[in-house]
Amino acid sequence: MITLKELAKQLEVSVSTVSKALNDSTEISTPTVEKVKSLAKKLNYRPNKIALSLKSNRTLTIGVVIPDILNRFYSKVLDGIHDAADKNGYDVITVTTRESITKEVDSLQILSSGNVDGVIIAMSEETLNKNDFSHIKEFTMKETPIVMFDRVTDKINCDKVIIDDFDAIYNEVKSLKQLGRKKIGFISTINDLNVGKYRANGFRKASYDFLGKFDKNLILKISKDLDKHFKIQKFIQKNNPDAIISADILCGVISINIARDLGIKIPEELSVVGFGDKTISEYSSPKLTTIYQHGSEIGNRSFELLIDRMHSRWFGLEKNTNSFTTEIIPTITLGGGSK
Amino acid sequence: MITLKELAKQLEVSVSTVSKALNDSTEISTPTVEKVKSLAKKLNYRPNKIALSLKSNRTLTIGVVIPDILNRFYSKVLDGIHDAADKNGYDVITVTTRESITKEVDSLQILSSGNVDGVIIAMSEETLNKNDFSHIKEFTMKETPIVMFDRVTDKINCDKVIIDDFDAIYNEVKSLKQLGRKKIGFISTINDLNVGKYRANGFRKASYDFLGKFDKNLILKISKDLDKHFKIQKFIQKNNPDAIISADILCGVISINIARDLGIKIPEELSVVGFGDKTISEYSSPKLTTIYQHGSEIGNRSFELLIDRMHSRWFGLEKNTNSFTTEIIPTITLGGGSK
DNA sequence: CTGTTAGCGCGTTCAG
DNA sequence: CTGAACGCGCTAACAG
Repeated sequence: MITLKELAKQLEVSVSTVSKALNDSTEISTPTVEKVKSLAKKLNYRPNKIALSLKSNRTLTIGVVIPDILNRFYSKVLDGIHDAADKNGYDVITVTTRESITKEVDSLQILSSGNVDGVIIAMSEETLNKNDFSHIKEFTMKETPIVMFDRVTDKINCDKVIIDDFDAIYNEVKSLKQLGRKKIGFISTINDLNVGKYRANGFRKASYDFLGKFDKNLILKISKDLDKHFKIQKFIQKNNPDAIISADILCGVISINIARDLGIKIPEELSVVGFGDKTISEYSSPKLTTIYQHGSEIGNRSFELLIDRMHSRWFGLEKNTNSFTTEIIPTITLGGGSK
Repeated sequence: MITLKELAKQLEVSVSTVSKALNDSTEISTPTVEKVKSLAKKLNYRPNKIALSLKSNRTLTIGVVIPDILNRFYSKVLDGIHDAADKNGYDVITVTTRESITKEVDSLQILSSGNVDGVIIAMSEETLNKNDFSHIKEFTMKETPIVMFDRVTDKINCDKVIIDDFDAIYNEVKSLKQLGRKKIGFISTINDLNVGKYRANGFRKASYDFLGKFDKNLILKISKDLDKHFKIQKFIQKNNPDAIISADILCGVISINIARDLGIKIPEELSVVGFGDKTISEYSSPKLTTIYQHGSEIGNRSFELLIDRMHSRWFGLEKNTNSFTTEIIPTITLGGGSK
């Protein structure tokens, strides 16, 4: 690693002269500046980020804590965060919790040792289930700003970015009604999480509002381990719905496949819509109509909220420290032929 | 941020006493140690990682450079890296290049400023196509070790981890032959990359060895933009193959869907096998038989090779600096009903 | 047993 | 115009 000291030695000037020259200080004569810069370039000098950080108390690095990097939604958000961070000259340290509260606590510890300027987090399922946010609260007491997305709680005061889960499904039911659908089923896999609850609530409310009644038999709750294929088949045969909304994308695709096997025409006899991702919707034929969550936009906005906090802290604009934003990112329905 | 200085002030001892006490130095009396530790705990003291890094010249952080975080394969590898890094107390800074050589150059610049102890990289498509590895070569000249995976070149001397692409497809053809298949088609989407070439070569060699001849019409090359659905359908109708191997998973799934639409029975009349991922194979019915690339294992091994280099550097074991390992991770075929 | 000093790499006073 | 001195937070060599 080539340092200021090294440059100074070779040029036989002092370290501070080199430093000033590289920073275009008016104190240094033009010839000296050029000499310094040329050697710096030749030796490919890069200022040591660590030393800079120690001095400035800013690392230009943020931390991201997510439950699972393999989950398509989270990797999309992560991608969006990377995008925004990159544009603003920030590095990103990612930590995954694998839905474990213990790992989440550890992760926040790691990010509490001064190596990041801010944190973006989606809490683990276990954290949400246990309703134990002490580690997060503790973290918010420190000077490092934090932004939460998707997996969120009212118990913590900070900026948040969430999806409009309730409205998304509510509007979808409305839209299906307009297509003439009368018996709409809802398949949910993520029962314990708020996200799942919001969606279920949206479905119930919409059922009352648009179909005049709510039949709880039309909600199929599937735990992750069970044989989805079998349960979905039974569900379709028993209830004979003319539309299905799936809270995740896999069950949406499976529904299409099953319906085809049962000789049900899609979309003529059955509309299928799923929450999820455009890319993955290609995996069925006809392609699944998807309620698209703007993952990358959620990432973008999260970073923007975070950088606002960080800057206001450093530059003293003190963005009202006690008032926080909760940003709601709308979903959008992308046609895929199955609706 | 609570510092040693702060603790020292409150306890009215010197900074170095506090430091030694927290590090269980025998130089410090037990009562003092306890006093210090108890206050440290109470105030939730965390040693400043940045300062530690500056002193030790080790950041306990590695950098990962990948083309695309949304690519399932790379996110799997990334997950494996995280796993191994986490176990060894390392943080991970990820940078994506989006297949651009410019961004790759930038990424390596970023990681050259002393913020990481080592780098794991899969080069961008553009880098491979342009055959320009100067930025990588330059990087290897520095003291930071680098490990390459998947997207690899002979031009650079460093540890590497790759998939056994040639063998994977070679053995797959052999296995299909044993099932009685005689007309095996190959669908490739990634023509420009070595990976794709290795697979194509393996296919050709196997065709000669096991089927007695190689018919180049049985290779379908699809560029990313075109309508895959249409081209695959024509390919199947024209050639009437009894087996299809797809170099990516999406085309595998699409093939299954098309065959079903054409009234071709799977797997009775047509076997379909695709390179890819277990999870995604669920998206078709019958589930796609997949040639599984051990993404997480590739990540694991990459990290292990890297940590070896880093340790040998610091602890002077000097793992023969001029001899590098190329590790080949075998694939495995997972049955899914389509073969 | 405890404190003082020095130095990791850098930018920023303040003197010359 | 240039250099010496200081401090960010920490550890380690050296005094006491």
